[in-house]
Amino acid sequence: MLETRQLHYFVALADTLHFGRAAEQLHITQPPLSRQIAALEQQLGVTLLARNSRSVTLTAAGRRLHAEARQILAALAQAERVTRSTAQGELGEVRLSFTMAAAWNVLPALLKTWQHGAPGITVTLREVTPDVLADALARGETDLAITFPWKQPSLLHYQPLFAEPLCAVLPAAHRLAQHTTLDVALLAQEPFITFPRDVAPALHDAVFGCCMEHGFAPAIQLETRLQQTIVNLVAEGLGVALVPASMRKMQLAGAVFIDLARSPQVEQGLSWSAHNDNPCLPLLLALTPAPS
Amino acid sequence: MLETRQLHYFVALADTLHFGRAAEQLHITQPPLSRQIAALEQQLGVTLLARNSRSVTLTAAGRRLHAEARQILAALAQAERVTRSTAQGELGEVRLSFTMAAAWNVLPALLKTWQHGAPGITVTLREVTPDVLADALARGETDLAITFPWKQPSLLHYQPLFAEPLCAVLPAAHRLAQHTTLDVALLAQEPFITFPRDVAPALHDAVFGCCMEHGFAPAIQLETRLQQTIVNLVAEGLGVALVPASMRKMQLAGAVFIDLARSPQVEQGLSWSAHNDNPCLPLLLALTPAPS
DNA sequence: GCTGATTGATACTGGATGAGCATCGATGCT
DNA sequence: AGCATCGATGCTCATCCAGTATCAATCAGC
Repeated sequence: MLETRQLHYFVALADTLHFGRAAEQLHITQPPLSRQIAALEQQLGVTLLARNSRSVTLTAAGRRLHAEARQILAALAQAERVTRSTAQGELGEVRLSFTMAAAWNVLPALLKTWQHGAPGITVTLREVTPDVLADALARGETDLAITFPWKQPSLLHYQPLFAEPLCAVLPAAHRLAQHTTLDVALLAQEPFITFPRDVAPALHDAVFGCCMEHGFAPAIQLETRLQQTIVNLVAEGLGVALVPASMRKMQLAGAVFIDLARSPQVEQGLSWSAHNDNPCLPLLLALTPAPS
Repeated sequence: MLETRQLHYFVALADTLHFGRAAEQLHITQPPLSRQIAALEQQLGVTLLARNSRSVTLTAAGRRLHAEARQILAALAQAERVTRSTAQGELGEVRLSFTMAAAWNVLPALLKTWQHGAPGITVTLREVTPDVLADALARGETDLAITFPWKQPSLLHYQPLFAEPLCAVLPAAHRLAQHTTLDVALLAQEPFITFPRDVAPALHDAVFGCCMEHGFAPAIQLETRLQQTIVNLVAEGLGVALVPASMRKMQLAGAVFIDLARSPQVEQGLSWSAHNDNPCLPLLLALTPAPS
């Protein structure tokens, strides 16, 4: 098999067509160059250079090998660069999972920041339902996820991204739908639409904590996993809900979003597995701005 | 710079993910493989494999290098093949020069034969006037030319391709134009259109020899270099001419081609320079059929 | 819980490889 | 004829690489 050294030597010689100068350029003396070229020719069984004892010329085969060898040397240098870049996380792929709710909000800005700060990283997006995020991270099926903070310690790391208040969603025909600001206490008797706590404990606790602070425990009429579905059910008149403020962007006929007079902030952030060794993660996390 | 050996070893290891089996596959023992991989990692400053003391896994950088290395090894093997092929003439380029007259005749069949017998050779065609053929060959501006045989010995080699008789060209209005076969002697008093002898001595001698055998020396009215021009001038009524029979294919209104009762054969063939070291030449010449 | 097997890493040694030095042979120029 | 240039060759020495023997760590099974 052709050796890198042989290609180097041959390319230098083919470039200069002069054994002495090529050797000098390679920081070796002339005899080893002569010998390496001779060995290369013998190995290939091909005369690469016509030595006229006063001038050196490439044969047809020599010209062909010259072109091939230059490409291979360039590919070698590139392989080295690319491998180093990959190890440093500047080059690679990151799989980001998120629920559709997050797409309304911080995702576009986040992707722009990453694209600008780490152009070599390809981000693969995957929309999922919130219940599978933790498993996907733990099993290595995804590298990053946009989630609420984790309530119980685990092997999942978390870095805050942004925080937003809750807002109320009411059916358009609801008696409170005309308010511009709402006191949560007014919803004490309303049927609530929520979601199972294990889907997003932090958000669930924020919603219930908000109600408790206003002196009531919400009457849960329906439970579903997706915030979008909650809003849809509200629009159908099946109840009311407290959802993250960014859900406003849904613009759904039949549902009205109303600011709360006093609301807790609900935080979301990036989660990743402690076992994930994707070298792009530190770079992306460092690029990610802290919550405002 | 990355060494071929390192790439080989690394690819085998990345394929098997097992030092022992990879070493066996490489026909070496395990310790040198461990060392080479360690050296590669140190040289790159990158961890390519995660050794879990019970399993070996590629890191992100390792996967990247694996892909790059496989491509490079394939390119190395290809470079070797291609260089050998080029040296043996199976791969390469040949420049073929010819006068337009030859294109009427043997060129298509010749190119088909070559294409079939040596598909790796690219033939570059160049149409020229006959006077520059010898110089172009001698100066290495072209590799092959379709020419008449050379009258004087030179550094140009020659291999016959085909032979054909002469035929007469007369203006359509000429008194002899209705003949289907012509005795050259009948043209003794006609004004002849020919070409300078140095353009194609063999053809010139054939034309003049033909006349002399029939007892006359042609009266040269006009001289021009191209056979096509000769036929054009005949069509204009400026004289008569003897041209290679394949010129019939010109199909020019105003000119009539008539077989000769008794004609010499004029031969054409492939010429090339003795100094031309294009390794494709022997192959193409061997493929070229002898004249029928 | 201990023993044996497996797996990768390390110390050491011998053979191969490659670079430098000196020199030769051939060619071209003065 | 003499000198300079250029690539090839003989020789020596340092380096590199593969093989042998061995170790440390881990896992399986009794």
